[in-house]
This record gives sequence, C-alpha cells and structure tokens, in this order.
Amino acid sequence: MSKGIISKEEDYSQWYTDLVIKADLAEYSPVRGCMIIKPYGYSIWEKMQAVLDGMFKETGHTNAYFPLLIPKSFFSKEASHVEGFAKECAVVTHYRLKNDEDGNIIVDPEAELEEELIIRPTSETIIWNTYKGWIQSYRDLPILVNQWANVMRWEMRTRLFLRTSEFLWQEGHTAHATAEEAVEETERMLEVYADFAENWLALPVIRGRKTPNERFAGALDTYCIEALMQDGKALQAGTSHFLGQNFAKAFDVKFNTKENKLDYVWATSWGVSTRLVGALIMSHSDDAGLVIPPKLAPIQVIVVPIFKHDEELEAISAYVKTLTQELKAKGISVKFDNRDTHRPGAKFAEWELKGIPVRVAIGSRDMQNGTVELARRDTKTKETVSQQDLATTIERLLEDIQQSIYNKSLAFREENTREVDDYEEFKRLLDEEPGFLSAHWDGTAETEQLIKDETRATIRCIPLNAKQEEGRCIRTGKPSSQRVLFARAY
RNA sequence: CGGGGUGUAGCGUAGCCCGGUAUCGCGCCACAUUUGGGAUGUGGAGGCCGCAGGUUCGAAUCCUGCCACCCCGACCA
Repeated sequence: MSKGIISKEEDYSQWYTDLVIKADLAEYSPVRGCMIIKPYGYSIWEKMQAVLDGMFKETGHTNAYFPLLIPKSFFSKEASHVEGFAKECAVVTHYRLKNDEDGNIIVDPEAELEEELIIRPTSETIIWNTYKGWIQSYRDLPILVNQWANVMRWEMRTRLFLRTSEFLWQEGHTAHATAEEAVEETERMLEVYADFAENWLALPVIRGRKTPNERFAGALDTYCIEALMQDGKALQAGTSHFLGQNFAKAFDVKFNTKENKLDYVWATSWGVSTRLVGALIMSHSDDAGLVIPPKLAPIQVIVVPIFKHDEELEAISAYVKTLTQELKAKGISVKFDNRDTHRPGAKFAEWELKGIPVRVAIGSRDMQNGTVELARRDTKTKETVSQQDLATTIERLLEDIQQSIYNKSLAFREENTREVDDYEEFKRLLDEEPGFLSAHWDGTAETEQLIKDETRATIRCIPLNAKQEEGRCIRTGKPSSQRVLFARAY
C-alpha cells in the first residue's frame, strides 16, 4: 500500500479521493463543488480529447463554440428540459460591482440585468435558437457540430471528477431531415463512445437505452454506455440522445423538404465529460495508485537510473538517450527521471502512484550485462531483459498491458453481473455482492420507482443486445419480455 | 434544506473538561553520509489556534454570534 492512501478494501470512496489528490490529478478549489484540475490530471483529459476529437472528425463532425451564458427565456421553451435543469442552474443577475460606504465590494444594485442569464448546464437551447437561422432547406442538413466546453450544474453533493458543479465536456448537437437519420446518428455516436471506452480507456461498457425515468430532459430516447466500477457500483460513462423534434418545435426550426413540404428538424445531442477521468481511475487502479491504460497515459515509459557516482549516471544517460530516440520513433512517450534529489525507491513509488504503465530501471550492473529491469504497473511484476531491441520489447509490452487491463475489467464485470429472479435475492446481492443485476421488469415507471425506493438500485439501462425472453417482473410478477440491468450507481 | 461532525504551520494532529502565547509526525531549507523498492544524522525556518465580540490581570482553552468545510439523506453527466 502506498503512503497516505487508504486501501480500497477499507474505504473505497476515500481511496478514490486519496488517489486523485495524491497522484496530483486535481485538488479542491475555494469554490464549493468546483475543482482545480492539475497538470497531470489535465494531460489525461487532453489525451482523451485528442482521441475523441479525431473520432468526431472521422464521423463528419466539426467543432464550433457557443456562449457560456444563455438568456433565461430560452430555457422555458422546452417544458421537460426546464423541468430537468431548473433546480441546478446558476444565474447571472448583475454586471457590475462597486464600493459601498464602508469600502466593501458589493454588487451594484443599479446594474441589474434586464434579462437574467443562465450559466449553461448544457447548450441545446442556445444552439437550437441559433440553428433556426442556419436551416431553411433540406439542403442545409445535416448539421453536425460539436463543442468542447465547460458547463455548470449546481450539484448538492460533489465528488472530484465524478460529479462537480463545473465540469468540462464535449457536446455534439446535430440536426437532420428525418427521424431515421437522427436515430442513426444517435446510435453511431453511442458506438463511438463505446469504442473509445473499450479500446482506449480499456473499459468494457454495456450499450443500452435509458428508461423514460432516466432519460435526458427533453429527449425522446437516451442511449448510454454503462460501466461497472471496482466497488460494484455502476457509472454512466456517456450518453447519446435522440431529441426528436422537441427542440425544433420549441425554437421553431422548420425546413423545406425535398417534396417542398414544411417540416420540423430532427435533433440529436451526445456528450462525455471529465467524469471519464474518474471512470478511468475507479476501474483500473489499486492500492499502490493509478493504473493508466498505455494508450491514454501521458507518459508511457519512465526510466529510472540507479547510480552512485556521476560517471555512472553519465554512462547510463548516454544509453537512455539512444533508447529514448528509439521509443519516440515508435510514438512512445518516455521520461528519464534523472533527479539526484530522490532515491530510486522513492521514484518507483511515485511513478507507480501516477500509474505510468512501464518502468525501466537501469544501473551499472545492467550496463555491464547489457540488460535493464522492466516493470509493468498493472501486474506489479518485473523482469530483467536484454537491451537488444528493447524499444520493440517495450512496444509489445505496452500493447499487452492495454489488452490485459481490458481483459481484467471485463472479467470483473462478468463475475459481477448476475441474473436474478427473486426479489429477496436481488436485495441480498445488492448489499452483499454489488454489481449489475440482470432482472425482469414490468416496464412501468411505478415499479421502477418502487424498486428504487426500496433498494436504492436503479435501472441502468435496457441493454441493446438483450435477448427476448419471457419472464416475470422481479417486483410485481407481471409479465416481461426481456431483462434489464439494475445497479446502485454513481 | 434536515441530521451529525470539524476548524490549531503546506498536510495530518495534541492541547480545550481543569485559562498562563502551542505538542508531535510528515513535508520544507542547509550540511554531511547515502543511492538495485519510499535513506540517516545534525542544525534550521515556518502559527493573527476559522472570523467577530464578550468574560478575565491573562483566552487556542470559558460565553455569544457569525463563517467555512466535511460526512449522511433528498437532485444529477
């Protein structure tokens, strides 16, 4: 176990917080519910952004930017949307401060805004207000826009990365001529997220649809990817919404069809956030610190020299310089930790805490033998290998780590996904062996709510690949045609 | 907003009942010895004891008010 980090077993949620702080990912800010993302944490987010952005471009999207502030009146236009977000909006009411008689800074009561402005909790309203001006004809469609932005939702209970009042995300907003095309887009982007989660985050996810209760405010259908964390709780890792014509109607966005008829535009929106950093931490890390999948690690290889004298360090440095060039030629990022202020053991612990996938330790003995000590973070194993073709050895090792982290997470999820047909057993499992529970549900919001009230478990999703199977609702015994996934969730 | 708790050095804390300007550890700085898994020794710096009043010769300690944060619940990517 690492210094200053409580073990996962003892207190999972404290373990998570310790890790975020100790690994230098983020810290608390002076403002409640907001966090400071530190350079190391931000560099992970940047890697995610770069990959996702590439995927969005690949699927035909382009980036744009819409304002942080949204006129309050925009919000009231889509009824369920207001209802969903009203309780957590920060509102800007004034535009000036001044000094009062005592010299204190106060809000200038004279500087009240005519129309209050909402700090965006999401951008559908301002975007659809804008799209109205962009769309007249089917020839203007589709519009495939994404924006990278911050948003604010005044959360009551916050946790670093998982739920903060302000967070960073991307939100895609597309406009289409037909419902089919919009649904296709919704599903396409869900698959982009699933692909990203599985092949980059090494995080297996369930693709599914939300129940009406859990839908995005203003959506006709919400698709999601759900992941299982190491404590058996579920985490929604990304969502993609089919918005139907709701926003087009609210903002009066009509277009001329090919048949020269007037119709409302079909919409989608989809997003993932810095919550993914939290998902990354919670799914792979251990008591020694972070475990970052190689494809997202800001530094993939750390090289630690072991030396007694400057001459030894020089000899090692010369070798490391060559190695570094070879690794960089293969697109592998590497850092040489030649600080003389820390001893090797301290460096090992530090880089383990930060989750660097591969460590190369090299001392005089290795230099004589033509070897290095190669350690992998995920399994904490190490072996002595030849310097011959080391860059290639490392390249393969990184691929192997990426795959085995994924396999491990997948095995964990499979072990902790259980089919249940008895309500008492359902409740027992939630308490004693938390994970996904696959159970029949009668399809009503009432039963869903009842189960939630009684067990604190929610329907995470209706899996897309679920097989049709006759059964009886776990709570009411009414007939059901397929299983849905329940879990306690973040 | 309800229930519980905590504010003392960068971090974690002792002291508070029973008033006398603050303890210990980590970290930090200097020097020396060290370096194949978190080094050791010696010396040193660092505090408006959350804020504002009050009681008192004297308040981290007692009293009053305020503020902030954390944990548990209702809301959520």
